[in-house]
Amino acid sequence: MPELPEVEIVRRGLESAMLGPGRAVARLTLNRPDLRYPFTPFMERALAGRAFSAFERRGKYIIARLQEGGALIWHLGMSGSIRIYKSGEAYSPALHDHALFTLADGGTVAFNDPRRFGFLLYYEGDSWREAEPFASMGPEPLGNDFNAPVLAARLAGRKSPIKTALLDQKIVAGLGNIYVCEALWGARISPLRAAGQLRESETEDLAGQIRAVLTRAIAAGGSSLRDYRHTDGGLGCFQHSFSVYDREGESCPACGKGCRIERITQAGRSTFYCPAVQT
DNA sequence: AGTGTCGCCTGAATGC
DNA sequence: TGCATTCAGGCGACAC
Repeated sequence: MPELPEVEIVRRGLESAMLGPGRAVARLTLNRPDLRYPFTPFMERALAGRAFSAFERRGKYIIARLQEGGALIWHLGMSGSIRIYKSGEAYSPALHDHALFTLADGGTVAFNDPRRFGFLLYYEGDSWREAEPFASMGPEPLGNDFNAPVLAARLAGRKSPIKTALLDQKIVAGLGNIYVCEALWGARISPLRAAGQLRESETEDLAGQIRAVLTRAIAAGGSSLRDYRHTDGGLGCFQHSFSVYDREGESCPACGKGCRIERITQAGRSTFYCPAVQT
């Protein structure tokens, strides 16, 4: 489910609920042995009594760093969501709540994931940095080390369609199906073009559109299609601003000529685009 | 090495 | 109404 903007919103929610005095983990409860991967052995013991020092994000991953070292690597998969019950607010168990953090202040943080494609792992020290996928992950699109020349260099020689290349987290981190479709539409580039064959001006435009769409989506609280929720249960709004995603058959916002948004399949995933303006 | 296909899971929407 | 099929925001194992 969640792509970079949604994960960023969740990260901020965790930061405001789990950081600070009195917010140490009183107990971690795991309601099953695994999600996509088995939970790290003895993770409950490793977390008990520990306090967080920072909540960072890398691509679609949340890195919850602990005081005195160590980090939780948290991924929401396709259907994961995190619900925060503040101190004094009663936790109400939901189907598919797999991991529960009970905080010293009485609050509860529940990790819910119906499809169980998400995961939660504990790494000692800074060892997660050398582990995959972080070791070979592409640049943060909203960071200082992402720009047109960097994008061009990473796409150089790639024969795969630009749509598929942008979904590759080794090229750019954090993009998923929604925001790739939206960014390509913004740059008026066909998803079918060979990734390594874009003109310099197109790469420039694309890098800018990637940053722009992600920034706007974060400002709108992310996109809520089915499972995604804010940590207070609220919905994102950016789904109302999609130009092409999930709009097959509708008219393209850039087309005065009554052209229609089409859906095609690339690498097994739906791509939405306007053949008239994306060339 | 780079690229495409498939499977992992549940649940919602659609088709018959 | 009920059952089968299809599809979904991600990722990685595998085959070529």
